[in-house]
Amino acid sequence: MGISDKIEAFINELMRDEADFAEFGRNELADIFGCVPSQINYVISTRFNPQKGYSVESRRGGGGYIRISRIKDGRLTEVNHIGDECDFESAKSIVNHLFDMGELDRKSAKMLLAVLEVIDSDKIRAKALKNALIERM
Amino acid sequence: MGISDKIEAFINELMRDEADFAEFGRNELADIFGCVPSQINYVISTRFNPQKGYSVESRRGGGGYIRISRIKDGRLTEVNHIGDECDFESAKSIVNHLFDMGELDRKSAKMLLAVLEVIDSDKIRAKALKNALIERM
DNA sequence: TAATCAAAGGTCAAAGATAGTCAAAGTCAA
DNA sequence: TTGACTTTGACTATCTTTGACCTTTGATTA
Repeated sequence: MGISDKIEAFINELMRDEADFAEFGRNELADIFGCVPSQINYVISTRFNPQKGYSVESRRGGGGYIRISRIKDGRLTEVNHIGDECDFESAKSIVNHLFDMGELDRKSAKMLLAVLEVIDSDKIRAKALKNALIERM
Repeated sequence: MGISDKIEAFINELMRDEADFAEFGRNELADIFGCVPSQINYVISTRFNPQKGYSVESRRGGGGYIRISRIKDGRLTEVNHIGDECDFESAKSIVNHLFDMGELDRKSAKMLLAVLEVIDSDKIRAKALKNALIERM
């Protein structure tokens, strides 16, 4: 098992302890595993990316940190249902559903719909919606 | 959590106690947190600036003080500045600005950008952005 | 009253502390 | 041997902490 795998496991461990999110210092973690700090970025970008259902926030400077959290399930499921094309009506029902599930607040939902409405290509709309829902909200 | 974050939290606490404003002496606060006085200025300028919706008054000399209060502003002229076409970079700076002004929360801003990013026409993007901003209230 | 002094707060830039990026080098299985 | 995946490290970007020096204000003194 490579070191990246160990780091991945460690983060997953943290994640379990703290209920769906993990927070740590990049250098701190690198120290624990005796690797260069940028390896942490490698692990994050290959194992905890949005495509895999994670979102990442971070801050530099004193007291800096990296926080990884799991994107809620409902949201992911919805996203997977969006095909390569998506007309406005479908988009509407997806957004509405997410709103009903409490995944989106009223303002966000309205805003999202307002944008999706003017997009004139089903392909772009599908891409836009996916991006909005995945690429961290 | 860095010391600036703690100071920020402390001020927010005061703010809550005293209903939307906080007043204190700079040195006094610096003493409480064992930091140099100018760090208080740092916290104020990064966390309680006008863009984030706060106004700050102060006075020097004996009996000096710093008073931070929440401002209830929010006039939005941005929408009018969006022309018929809008490339992604421009959209980005508009959205970022709105975020800084506290007109959009972080999630909404991110979501909006995620959508605007995949739109491949500057015209549609302009329309989309306007629509979103008008619709958002 | 004018000059002076002490007590605040303000500015700014350097130093310190983190995290991010990117590409080269290494590893390993097919 | 090749190609995908990993490991490294030099360089960059961003945020925080600190301190020296500056300005304003109110009180005291000459």
